[in-house]
Amino acid sequence: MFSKACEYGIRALTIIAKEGEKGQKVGIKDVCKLADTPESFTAKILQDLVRKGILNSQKGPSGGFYITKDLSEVALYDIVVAIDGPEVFRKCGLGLAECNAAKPCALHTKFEVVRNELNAMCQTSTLETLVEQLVLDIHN
Amino acid sequence: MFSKACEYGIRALTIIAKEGEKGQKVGIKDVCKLADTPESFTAKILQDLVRKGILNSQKGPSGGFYITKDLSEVALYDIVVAIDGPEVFRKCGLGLAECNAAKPCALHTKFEVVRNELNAMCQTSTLETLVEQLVLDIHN
DNA sequence: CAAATATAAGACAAATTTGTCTTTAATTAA
DNA sequence: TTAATTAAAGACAAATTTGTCTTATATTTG
Ligand code: FES
Ligand code: FES
Repeated sequence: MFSKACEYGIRALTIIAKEGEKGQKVGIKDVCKLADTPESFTAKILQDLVRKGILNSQKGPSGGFYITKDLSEVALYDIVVAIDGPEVFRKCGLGLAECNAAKPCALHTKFEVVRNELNAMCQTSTLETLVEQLVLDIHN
Repeated sequence: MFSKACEYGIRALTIIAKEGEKGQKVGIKDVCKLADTPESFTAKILQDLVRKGILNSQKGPSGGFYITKDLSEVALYDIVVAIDGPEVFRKCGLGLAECNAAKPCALHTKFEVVRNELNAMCQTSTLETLVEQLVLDIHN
């Protein structure tokens, strides 16, 4: 569904968002410890997301990663597109060059339903809702 | 969503099923021409599916691939599991070691909806319905 | 300013997926 | 029975994804 890079990115961002609510920047080591993701690989992903404006970083002592945007404004959709690109939301389920109703594959009608659900999940989830879920889960 | 191998396998099987309804075995070259898949790679995938009992093959002149099962009995689900394994129907959307409601990831509730739709699509699609769609599409 | 700390960047490496090619084995038909 | 045909098997290769490591750069704090 999502690439490993995307899974790690989402988990790392959720951790950064959660810690950020306490007003703290989070160093890459802490992020990866809490998100349980490989450190160097995750660092590379986060650097890319910084370049793309999804989150911010600061070098030096007491530096780390943090998010200035309103968490409710960062949709999961944006994160996925930033890391994996928009293809997952558009491409044909059977790998045809393009997905369109004019020249559909044998699975098109049913696949569109699945893809629409995926899209809805990503549009309606934000860093805010993800952090909420994390916190809820911990309290169970 | 599915691997390339899986996409090719589904498309090849659909072609073989469709041609098979005319009572014909289909050689690997024709399969790949009609399905627009790479020949050697597709051959390998089909050989694996033969070993797993999804379809049949015959060597020698006038040989090729064919399906003895009732097309309505071959669910897309079985094909996907044969090629990609059952993980896609079970695994956590954020890549946690296991997906369960007891220790859910931040996306669990919403992701289950998507995965259930995917599952439903694969359970309710069969080689019969796929061939039907192909034929319908051609006649439009 | 100097030393310590933390991200940035990019080369490098491993693993997996995707794809090709050659040789072998089976089957058919003349 | 022989030649032609076709799938089977497996070695090999390319591309992509995943992951590590080293060096550079920026920032803070004393
Ligand atoms: S054409 Fe295949 S999903 Fe639309
Ligand atoms: S735990 Fe992540 S989807 Fe269920």
